[in-house]
Amino acid sequence: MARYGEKADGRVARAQRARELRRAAVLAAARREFAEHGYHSTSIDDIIAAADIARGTFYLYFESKRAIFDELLDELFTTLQGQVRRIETGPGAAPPVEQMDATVDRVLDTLLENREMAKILLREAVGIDAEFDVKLKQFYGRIEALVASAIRTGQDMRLVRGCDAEMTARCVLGSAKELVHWAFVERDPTELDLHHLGRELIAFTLKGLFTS
Amino acid sequence: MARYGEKADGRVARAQRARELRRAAVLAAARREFAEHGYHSTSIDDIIAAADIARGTFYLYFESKRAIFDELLDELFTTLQGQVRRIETGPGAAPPVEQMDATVDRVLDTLLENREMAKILLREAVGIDAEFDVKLKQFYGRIEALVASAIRTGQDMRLVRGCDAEMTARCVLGSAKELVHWAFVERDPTELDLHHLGRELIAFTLKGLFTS
Amino acid sequence: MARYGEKADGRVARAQRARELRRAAVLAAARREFAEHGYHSTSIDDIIAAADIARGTFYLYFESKRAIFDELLDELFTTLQGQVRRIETGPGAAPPVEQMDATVDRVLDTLLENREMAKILLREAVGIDAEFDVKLKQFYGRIEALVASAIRTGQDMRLVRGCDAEMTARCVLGSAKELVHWAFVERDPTELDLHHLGRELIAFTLKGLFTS
Amino acid sequence: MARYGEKADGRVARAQRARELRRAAVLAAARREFAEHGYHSTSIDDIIAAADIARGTFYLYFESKRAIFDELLDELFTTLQGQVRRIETGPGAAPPVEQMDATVDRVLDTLLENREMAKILLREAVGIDAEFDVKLKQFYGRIEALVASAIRTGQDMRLVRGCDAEMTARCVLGSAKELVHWAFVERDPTELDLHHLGRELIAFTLKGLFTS
DNA sequence: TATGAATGAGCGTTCATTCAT
DNA sequence: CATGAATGAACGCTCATTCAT
Repeated sequence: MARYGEKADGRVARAQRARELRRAAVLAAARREFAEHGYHSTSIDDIIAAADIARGTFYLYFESKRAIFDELLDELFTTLQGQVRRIETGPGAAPPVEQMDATVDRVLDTLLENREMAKILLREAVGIDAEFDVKLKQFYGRIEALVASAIRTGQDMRLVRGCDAEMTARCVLGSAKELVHWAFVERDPTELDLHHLGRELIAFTLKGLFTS
Repeated sequence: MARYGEKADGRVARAQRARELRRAAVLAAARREFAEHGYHSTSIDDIIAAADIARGTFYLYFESKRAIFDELLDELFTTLQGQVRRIETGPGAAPPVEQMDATVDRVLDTLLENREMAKILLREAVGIDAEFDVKLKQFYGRIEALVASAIRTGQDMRLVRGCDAEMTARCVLGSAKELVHWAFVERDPTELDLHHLGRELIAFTLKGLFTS
Repeated sequence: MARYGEKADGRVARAQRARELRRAAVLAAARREFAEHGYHSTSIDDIIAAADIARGTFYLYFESKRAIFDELLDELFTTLQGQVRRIETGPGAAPPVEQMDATVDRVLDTLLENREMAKILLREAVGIDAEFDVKLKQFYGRIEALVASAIRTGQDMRLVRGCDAEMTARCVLGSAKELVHWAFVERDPTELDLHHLGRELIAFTLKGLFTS
Repeated sequence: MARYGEKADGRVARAQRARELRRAAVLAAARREFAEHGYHSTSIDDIIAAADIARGTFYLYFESKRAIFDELLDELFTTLQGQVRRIETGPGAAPPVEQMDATVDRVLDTLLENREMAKILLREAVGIDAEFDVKLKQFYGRIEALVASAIRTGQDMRLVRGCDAEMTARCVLGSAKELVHWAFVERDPTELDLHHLGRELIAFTLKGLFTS
C-alpha cells in the first residue's frame, strides 16, 4: 500500500504548500515595496524587512532582485491580457461599443485589484535594463496590435475613420495609460469613480474632442 | 591701440570658446549615454569614456551626475516650452486647427532636433529622485493645464464636447506622448514622416476613431 | 525542559558573542592604525587590511570611519573620567596630596592600559572636524574646571598661592599632557616607571622648580 | 664697462626681487589659511584664492602643499629659537629670574607677532605625516633640552629642587604650551595682558601651586 | 614667468549576492 | 530549509599635482 510513500508524499506536499505560501508572501512584500519606491529605490533589504525573512532566504525563492521584479510584472501582464479580448463581430455578438465598455471596465477593475503593480507598470517606464525594456515593449506591443486590429475591423465595417491604424492604436493606448497613471499614481483610485473614468476614456477615444 | 589688451582679450576669448566647446562635448556625450542607457545605468565612467576625458575633468564642468542630467533636461524643457503656445481666439487670429497644426509640427521638429533628450524625457518616467519626479510632473502639468484650458475654451465656443476637461486633457497628452514614444524610441524618427504623424495625432485628438 | 529553545538560545548567544568578538577585533585594528598614523592618514583600507576583513564587513559593524573613531575616543573618555575624582576636603577624608597621588596613579595606569588610544588623544590635537574639536575641548575643559576648582578650594584653605586659578589650571593640565605625551608617544611607557613619573609631575605641580 | 651686463643684472635683480615679493605674498596667504583652518582642511584652492594666483603659479614657488607648510613652520621655529636664550650664569650676568622673565616676554611677543603660525604650531599636534612629526619632536626637543640644561644648572646652584630634569623640563614646556594655546587659540591674544600671563606662567613654573 | 585646464589615484560608502553554519 | 555575516565590485566624488600654451 506504499504507506511510507503516501506519508512521505503528504509531507512533501505539505512542505510544497508551505513553500508556496512563503514564496507568495515574499512576492507580496516585494510588490508593496516596488510600488511604493520604484525598482531602483527598493533594496533587497527593504524586501526582506517587509517580508520578515533573512537575506539568504530571499535567494532560496528568487534568483535575484531582477527576477522577482520580472515575476511580478509577468503576473500582471498575464492577468491583464486575460481581460483584454478581441472584439467579436460575428452574428449574435454584443454591439462593439458594449464590448469595449466591458473590456475597459474589466481592465480598470483588474488594475484596481492590482494597483500596486499597476503603479509599477506605469512608473517604471524603462531604464532598468535592456531586457526589461524589451519586455515592456512586447507587452504594450501586444495590446497595440489588438487595438490596431480592432481599428482595422472597424474600418472595414465603416465604423472607424480611415486613419493609420498603427499610429492611432498608439494614441488609444496612450490615452488609456495616461488616464490610468493620473488615476492610480497621482490620485487614489479607490476614491475615484472608475466607471465614469472608463466612459470618459471611451468617449474621447471614439469621438475625440469635437462636438459631433 | 591697446594691442596688448587686444591680444590678451583674444587669448581669453579663445580659451572661453574652447571651454564652451569642451563643455558642449561632454554634454553631448552624456546626452548620448543617458539616451541609450537611462539615468541609472549610465555611470560617470560611461560619460567620461564617451567624452574621452579624465574623471576630474568632468567635475570641472559639472557639479555632479545629477547636475548634468538636470541641465540636459532643462535645456529640452525650455526649448519645448517655447514651441507650445496658447491657442489664440481673438479676431484676426488664425483658425484654431491651423494653430494646433503649427504647434504640433513645431514640437515634433524640436523633438527631432533633440531626439536623444526626447528619448530621455519619454523613458525616465520617474524614480531618479523626488526632485526629478516633481520637475517632470510640473513639466507635464503645465502642458496638461494648457490643454485643459484650451478644452474649456473650446467648450465655451461649442466646438468641444461636454467632457471632463481634466481627464480629457490627460487623454490628449497621453496620445501625444505615446505616439512620440513610438516614433522616437521604438522607431527611427528620421525615417518617419513626422508631418503625417502630427496630422494623425490631431485627427485622433479632435475626431476620435469614429467616422463623423 | 525547552531543550529546543535552549539550543536555539545557545546558538543565538554564540553568534552574539562571535559578533562582539569580531567587532572588538575591528575596533582593536582601527585603534592600532589610528594610534600609528593618526585619523587622516588612516584609511578604511588600512583598517580592513589590519582587521583582515572585507570592505563591506566594516560597515556591518560601524557606520562610518568617523563613527569608529568616535567610539574609540568615547571609550577612553569614559574610562578616564571615571578615574579623575574631585578632591574630598570633608572631615575623615584622606589628605589632599594622597588623593592627588592616587588619582594620578590611577590615570597613568588607565592610560597605560589604553596606550594606543592615549596616543590618539594626545596626537589628534584638532582638525578632524568641528564636532571633534568641540568634543576634545569639552573633555579637557571638564578636567581644567576640576583643577581650577581644586585650586580655588586650596586657596580658600591657604594651601595654594594666590594665583589666577584659570591660567594656573591650564598650566597644571599642560604639564600633565606634555609629560604623558613624552612618556607615551616619544618613549615606550612600558619601559618607564610610571609611579615615579607621577611623583615628579605632582612635585612639579605643587612645588615648582625652586627648592623650598 | 659691461653696460649690457649691468643692465641685464639690474633686470635680473629686479625680477629676483619681484619673485621674492610674490613668494612672500603666497606664504602670507598660506599662513592665514593654515592658521584659520588647519593643514588638512586647507586646500591648494584656498591658498591660491587667498593669494590671487593661478594654480600652476603656486607650484612655481613651492614644491607641494607640504613644502609650503614646512617652510612656514621652519620660519617660526627659527624666529622662536632666536628668542629663547640659554640663561647666563657668569659674573656680571643678570639674575636668572630676570633672564627668564625677559625670555618669556620675548617669546610671547614673538608669538603675538606671528600669531597665525603660533596657532598652527599649537593646533597641528601631529598626524600630517611621519616627517612632520619628527620635525615637531625635534623643535620641542631642542627647547626641552635648553630647559633641562637650565634646570641642571639651577640644581648645581642649589636654586632648583632635586627633580628629574628631563621630566620636569617637559612639565615646564607643557605648562607654557597649554597656556599659550589657551591665550592664542581659545582667546584672542590681542585682548589679553601677555605680560601678566608670562608672570603667572613663571610663578607657576618656579613655585608651583603651594604657598611658599 | 604665469596660467588654468587636465589629470587620475585615491577616498568613503553602498548593496546585490554568496556561503558556512 | 533558513540564516545573516561576509563579500567585493562598483559607485560618485575630491584634490594635489602636471603640463601645454
